Amino acid sequence: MTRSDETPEHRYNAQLANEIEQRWQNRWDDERVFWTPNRMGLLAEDPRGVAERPSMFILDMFPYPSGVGLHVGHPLGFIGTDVYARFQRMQGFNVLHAMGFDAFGLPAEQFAVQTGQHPSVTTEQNIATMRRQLRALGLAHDPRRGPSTADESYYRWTQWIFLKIYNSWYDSDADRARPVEELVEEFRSGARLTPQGLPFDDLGSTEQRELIDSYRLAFVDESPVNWCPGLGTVLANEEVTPDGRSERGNFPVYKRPLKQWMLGITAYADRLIADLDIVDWPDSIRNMQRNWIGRSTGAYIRFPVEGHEDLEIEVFTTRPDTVFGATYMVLAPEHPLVNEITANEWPGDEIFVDWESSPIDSWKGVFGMVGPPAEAVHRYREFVGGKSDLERETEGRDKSGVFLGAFAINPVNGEPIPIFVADYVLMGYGTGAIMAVPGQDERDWEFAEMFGLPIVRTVQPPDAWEGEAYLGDGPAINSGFLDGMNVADAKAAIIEWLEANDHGTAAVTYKLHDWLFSRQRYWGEPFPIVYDEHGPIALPESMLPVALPEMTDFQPRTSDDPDALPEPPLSRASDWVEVELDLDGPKWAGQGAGRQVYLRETNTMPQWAGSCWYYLRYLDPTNEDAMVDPAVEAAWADSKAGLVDLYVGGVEHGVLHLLYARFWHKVLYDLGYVSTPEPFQRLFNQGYILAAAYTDQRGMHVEAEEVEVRDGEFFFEGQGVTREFGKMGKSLKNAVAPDDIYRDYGADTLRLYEMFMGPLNVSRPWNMADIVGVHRFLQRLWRNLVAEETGVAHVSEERADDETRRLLHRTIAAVRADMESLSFNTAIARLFELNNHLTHVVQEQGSTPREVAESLVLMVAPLAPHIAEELWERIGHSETLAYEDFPEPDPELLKEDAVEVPVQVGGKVRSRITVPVGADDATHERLAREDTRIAELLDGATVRKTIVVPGRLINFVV
RNA sequence: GCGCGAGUGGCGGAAUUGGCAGACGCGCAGGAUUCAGGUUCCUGUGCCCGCAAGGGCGUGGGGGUUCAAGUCCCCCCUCGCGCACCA
Repeated sequence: MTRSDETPEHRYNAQLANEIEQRWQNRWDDERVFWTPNRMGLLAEDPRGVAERPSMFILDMFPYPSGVGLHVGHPLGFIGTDVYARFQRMQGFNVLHAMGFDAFGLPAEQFAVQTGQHPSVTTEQNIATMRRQLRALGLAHDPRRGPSTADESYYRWTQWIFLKIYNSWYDSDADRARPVEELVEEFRSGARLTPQGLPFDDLGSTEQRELIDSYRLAFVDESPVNWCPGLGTVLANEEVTPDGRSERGNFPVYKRPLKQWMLGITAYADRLIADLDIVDWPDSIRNMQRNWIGRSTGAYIRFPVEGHEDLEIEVFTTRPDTVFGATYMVLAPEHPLVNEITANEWPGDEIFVDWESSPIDSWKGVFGMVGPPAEAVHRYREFVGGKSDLERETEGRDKSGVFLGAFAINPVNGEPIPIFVADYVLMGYGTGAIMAVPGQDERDWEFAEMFGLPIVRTVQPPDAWEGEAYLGDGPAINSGFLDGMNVADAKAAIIEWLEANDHGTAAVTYKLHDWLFSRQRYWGEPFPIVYDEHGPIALPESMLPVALPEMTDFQPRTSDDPDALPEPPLSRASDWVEVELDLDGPKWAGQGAGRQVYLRETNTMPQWAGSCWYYLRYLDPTNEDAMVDPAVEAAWADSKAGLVDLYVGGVEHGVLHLLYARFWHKVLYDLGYVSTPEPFQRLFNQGYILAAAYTDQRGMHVEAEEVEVRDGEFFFEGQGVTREFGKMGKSLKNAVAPDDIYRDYGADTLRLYEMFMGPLNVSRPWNMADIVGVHRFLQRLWRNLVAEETGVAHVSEERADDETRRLLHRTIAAVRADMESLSFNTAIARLFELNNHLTHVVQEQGSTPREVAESLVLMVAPLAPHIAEELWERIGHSETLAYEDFPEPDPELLKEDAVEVPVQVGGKVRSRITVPVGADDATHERLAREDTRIAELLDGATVRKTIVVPGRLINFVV
């Protein structure tokens, strides 16, 4: 006898689940159930009449089309948004939910290189595979709205947005971006003066071009960039790890001055910080963004260099009030002034006798660097440049540096102060030079101690404060006219003095730098830019798209040699690079030169370009005349601060993608193409699915699937291995394929399990053994509504008993609240309780009352939509339940007549009594005292106090 | 070092404003069905003492506020994440 002979024919098992799931997925497609109508424009067809409902835009961070397929960790967020979207649709919203693909970029290109196929081929294949895998989950997406960023019909609009950015400048008076035409107009009218003081039209066309180009929000700049020969491309700061390697591939990254495209994101720094207050985002992400932008306020101060009439060192400080305590200066090793300032020979000691500090000879000796200053500097630079990452970590923050033999003059008191180079000052922040104030700065204190430099406190520390810098507030001391002022007043006073005496100015600096926007890769958006002998020229919109040329040799030239130079693959497409055009337009834009040969830009845009605006294209994906119809955008935006109602994705995009997308959105907002100042109103970070991973004695990961457990020990091929938990994936060899789960349980079980494991924003370990729990729930749900022997529904038209109805309506109220707050795990627990109760009802009555059956099915529908649709049909409905109203609780049935209340004596629960709802304190106390057990305990005791919380608790304090 | 988050049964996890700690699921134990195993169903299950009634202990550790603390305050420990010489 085999199992299947004994199992009832219509039991809900994997086989039946698979049948049901395929049938409903097909039906949803055939009937276009999840085609979301726009209120106007191209996608306005609205057979269900839902376009005028309130709108809700629910968005996932779209995936890149990976070649290895999905594992069960990937769709966690996708399932979460699908449950939420289905719930909101049933609450009467017109819900937009779709899924596109982030198809350009390194992962796709590297996959193509590995497989030896063209990325356009592999990308298309991978997208098809992923669409198939995602479809099997039953996600209710509008299939028309999922573009791939590598489609020509998509990236022509990425190029279009680039042109809009290129053709804009930031008007800091109006605090917004404006078209460059308006800038030209200001120059022409004289409202704005040209730097040369001449009328704009008297300038030569090259001068006009250079002037306007210097204002643009997209510009070519030669500056130190992150050059990664191992990838053959330059990278944005955000793509480089703190230890100087590429985030992708972990290759070393070198700073090299190279001509590259930059986007002027720093112009938006203050708005990017300020508008974090108008969105509903996790604090952690908002802090990460604030940190990354790194705004500090303070002042620039200029220090004259002794013996160089023409030279000044400019520093940035957040504590200008401490300038009287600046006893030395430090330049970053790469600072351009180092060579000019370094003295020819070491000075004598005599000028330092007043300071009673260590003699100059000892400074020279700290790092054993003898010989003339220039040699010491040279050797120090070698020492710093040769530090490996490992050394940097093990050495930690030990200070090092050398004296330049030169002195600056402290502008507030005329004191000569020695100048050092040291690697604790970074070229990339502020001006790359500092005034060192050891009395008020820990790092400077440490350096001063090491070199025996004088320490002057300029803020009075608290009593008994000794041996370290004091960073707190207090009255200024040793600071001339500032003495007695607190820090804030002293700052204001010294800035005023510095500005009046031309020694400095108030200033704000940022850690954020402009965004390096070009890559030397093939698989990306070409720039809509050509060059003549003077520089870049934007192509007119009519020439879009600039199609990526077909190339067989698309591979980047990578190298181990740090001195190798970047070589964009597109530069090898010579037929494409050279192009004859007649560009119509103004001379100041480089246009209007007649028909001639130009050279195309051969860099491509970074991966982030396509993902900066994809959510906008979801709104109007087939529009060929506009990125998005403004009326359509406004309808979905619906006067919120952020367009997207809910955006779900991983924390790893907390800075990069989310910052870049906000920046582009703000430019588009300034130029009037979108109606909200922010793209994403509510952001939610989903956790990860973790899984056991195993390492062998060599520390290598082994296939988790093949590990055996014996007596709590783990073995792989007979060898002992150790277990740890980590993010599920290829690298830890602990991935679980969704197909295996479909095969054994079905997609509804997988969905339900992933939602039941824990709160959506928390990472949780995958445990195969737990899955049966949710599968049993679906099985019981099925059995409660359908006879397993016949497959026929057993639903009665009789009214449910009072207890069942009360439970039903309590469940409805709780599930609604949980769904709203994305607490799917507790919503599911509530449904379990109701279903368990129903099991008893069915056992007694042989059927389920319809009112309970229908409500339960509708509540299950967002979570396990296939089985819900099937049950909905079997209990007598012909239409999909996707647009049915989510059940509403009856307030009358939420009320209880009486509640059980714990009675405490001395804070310990000793009994429970039943109290009518709404009873007063006295009644509570009387009923409690009537309880035999309580009466016993209170007999002979003195009740010092009685606490009554009506309906909650009674406590006799003895 | 700084910032953010977390620490609750054997496991995943529940617990509006401080008000019955451990919902729900897994696992485990006992029972029904079964020749048997598996499936399905029922009952029990924080730990300790006790036949039981009952009692004691219990939310990383220590202290405090309170009639009452997982929740609030102070100190400490561990783990995860982010930033990291940012002037």
